[in-house]
Amino acid sequence: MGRKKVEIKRIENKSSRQVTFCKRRNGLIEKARQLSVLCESSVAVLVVSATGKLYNSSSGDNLSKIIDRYKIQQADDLQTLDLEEITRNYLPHKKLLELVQSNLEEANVDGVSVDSLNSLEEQLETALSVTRATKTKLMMEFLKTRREKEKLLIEENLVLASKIWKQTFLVTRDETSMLPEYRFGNNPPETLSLLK
Amino acid sequence: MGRKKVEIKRIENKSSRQVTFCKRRNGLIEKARQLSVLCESSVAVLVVSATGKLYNSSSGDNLSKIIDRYKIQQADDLQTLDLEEITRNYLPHKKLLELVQSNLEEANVDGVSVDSLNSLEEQLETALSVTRATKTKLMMEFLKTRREKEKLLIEENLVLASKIWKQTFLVTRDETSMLPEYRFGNNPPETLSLLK
DNA sequence: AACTATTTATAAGA
DNA sequence: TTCTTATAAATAGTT
Repeated sequence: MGRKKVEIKRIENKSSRQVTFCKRRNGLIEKARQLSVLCESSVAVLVVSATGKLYNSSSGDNLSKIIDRYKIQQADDLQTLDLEEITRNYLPHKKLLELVQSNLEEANVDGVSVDSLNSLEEQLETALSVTRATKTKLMMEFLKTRREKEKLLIEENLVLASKIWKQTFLVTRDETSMLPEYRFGNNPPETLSLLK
Repeated sequence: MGRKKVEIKRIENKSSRQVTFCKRRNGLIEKARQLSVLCESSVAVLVVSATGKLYNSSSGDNLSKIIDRYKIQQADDLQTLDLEEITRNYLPHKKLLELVQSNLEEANVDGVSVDSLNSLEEQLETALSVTRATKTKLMMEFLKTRREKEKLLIEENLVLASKIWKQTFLVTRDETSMLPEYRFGNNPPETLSLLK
């Protein structure tokens, strides 16, 4: 929609690419706003330029809330994936139970020896052990992804904490006092003549 | 761009709102794709319908990466906010240091009593305590936001874990075996006749 | 889900 | 950058 039809491929000329980026970015954000208003929905747009600069807009709900909604879907997807994994693992499990069942029936029909019952008991214990281990493995795999995300958050947290640490540092010019105070429950005395 | 000009306000007719939602949502996502390709940028669009259903698209980088870029900005903004807070708190701090300084000079000029030095020492200790407490408070406030986010993640995690717990449960039909196995390092035996 | 009359977005030029 | 304008593209209402 302009003087000429443009192919949708990278604009080679740098300055016209910049101009188009600005125009279309604004256009996109306006379209997002309109969609949100016309259809009472929440719309978020995030644009990262080639130079890494971020432009974002949100209408309806705020951006954080919309991103949270996205995270919930991610979690749901994860759960679905895991259900599939469980289903795949269910077939061998079923076979295992059938085998145990047939062994038990055999045991009931015959006059059976104590030895064969001991053997069955042993096999059942091993089967239980495998069941438990598989279950644990499934859960661990499921939790791994989430844990990695948490880990990222915590690492981010630590980096940020260290930054503010350094800043506080420069303000107070007191290096050694930092560590012992990084905890709750250290309240200052109620009165202080110097602060009057 | 249609048979009639439409005002940008909520479409009252439910079915035409639904149709417009679908059309414009697709249009928006296509526009996002074009911007991404034309200007080699990354664009994410998140749309939450009135019924809470999420539609998302991303071009250039994947959505998670774009959201991470957003989080980095958020962190930077938080840090900027905190710097301002520190700057605000710096003025009284400066005054405090000046007062301490003048007290020290006074002490050097006079023949001074042990009592006045004791008093100064006490005041300095109190000042140090306040400095530490303020520092701690600042850090705690800064970390609070991040911690709340982590808490949400962890809660989500627990809910999901309990769901899969129940699912695993139904597959194995073994309620009591769950708890002792919820840990690492329990490997199954290498051989198991029943699995052959 | 298509069609098409119009409106809207925007490419190129100033 | 900003404005102008010819034209392409999107879409509102219709079938």
